[in-house]
Amino acid sequence: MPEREDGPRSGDSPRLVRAVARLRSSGERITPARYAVLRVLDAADRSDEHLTAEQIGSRVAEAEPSVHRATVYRSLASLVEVGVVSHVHLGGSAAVYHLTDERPSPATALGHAHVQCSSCGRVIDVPPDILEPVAARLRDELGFRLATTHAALLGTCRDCT
Amino acid sequence: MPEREDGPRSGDSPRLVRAVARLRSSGERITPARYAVLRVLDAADRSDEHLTAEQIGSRVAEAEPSVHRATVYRSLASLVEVGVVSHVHLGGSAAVYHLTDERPSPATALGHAHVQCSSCGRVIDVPPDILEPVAARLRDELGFRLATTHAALLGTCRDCT
DNA sequence: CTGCCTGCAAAGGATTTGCACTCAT
DNA sequence: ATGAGTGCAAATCCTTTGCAGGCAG
Repeated sequence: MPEREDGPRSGDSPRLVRAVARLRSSGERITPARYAVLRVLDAADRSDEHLTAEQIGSRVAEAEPSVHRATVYRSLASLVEVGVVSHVHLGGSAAVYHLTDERPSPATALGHAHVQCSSCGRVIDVPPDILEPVAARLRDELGFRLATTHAALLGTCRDCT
Repeated sequence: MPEREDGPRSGDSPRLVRAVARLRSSGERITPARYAVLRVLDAADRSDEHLTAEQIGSRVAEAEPSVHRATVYRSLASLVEVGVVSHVHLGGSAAVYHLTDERPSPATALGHAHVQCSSCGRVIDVPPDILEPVAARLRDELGFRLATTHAALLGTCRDCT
């Protein structure tokens, strides 16, 4: 017998459960739409996918057909604001979303960075510390605090060279 | 007596003249629209401005009112393709354009990089070598060739801290 | 209950495209 | 003359918003 799809499920990953808890403790409401969005993002993370709002919308629609596209955008906005979800602006085209990295070590405070191949469009995760030297210089020379997570660097990936 | 606005002018900067020459030698045609776009970009560069396509369009309209918005986009696309103009994708919002940096020393091959304040929107130019360590790591570890010029890094500028 | 969230539809900004025409070469 | 470039309008893509009703708390 299948489980209901609009509430907690036994298959929910610890990370998902934590995300929901964090959302709740931020005073945000747990709705079927938001649950579905989080579940989609959690599943995507396991396969290292980076989904656009539209892709998230269509996957959400599989589980919760009644959820409107606009609601997905609004849900994502709320989730981002709370910090449960991060979004990355890709060059020119749509933004992609994923669950915010949780820090095993609370030392460095940032999630992973992204690079995108302008040829094939693929998004590649890179360790956050790769931008550390850049962040340091910007801080020292310009007083600029770099958000290493927020934008994708563009270039050409190995396969497209 | 004013000079005509649809052809070379005595006030045209050497850099503009070179850009036009390069455009011509690429087999592209020199039209009033393209001339006007280049002139706007040249003027903007002198004041360290980064213009969006729309801003370029309205400035072009002052000199050449008959030039259509769509033509500005198409002109910019051609200019970018030829390499005379570079465009930078800013976080989420519109792309900005500027004349491609010319290299005094042909050693390093890249123009300047950009960072943008997500609070006030300001775009700051930074020396291209700031991304060199990042480019090196991406190349070595992923075979990814970084286009240091193409995307803006996001963060918070000193004034908005 | 109360108001945060939602569904719907419609607007919005940025950019692109189909088509016929025009002008740089 | 000939096709690269253009003007125009309409389409596209991604996202946001106004409003009335609905469900989480």
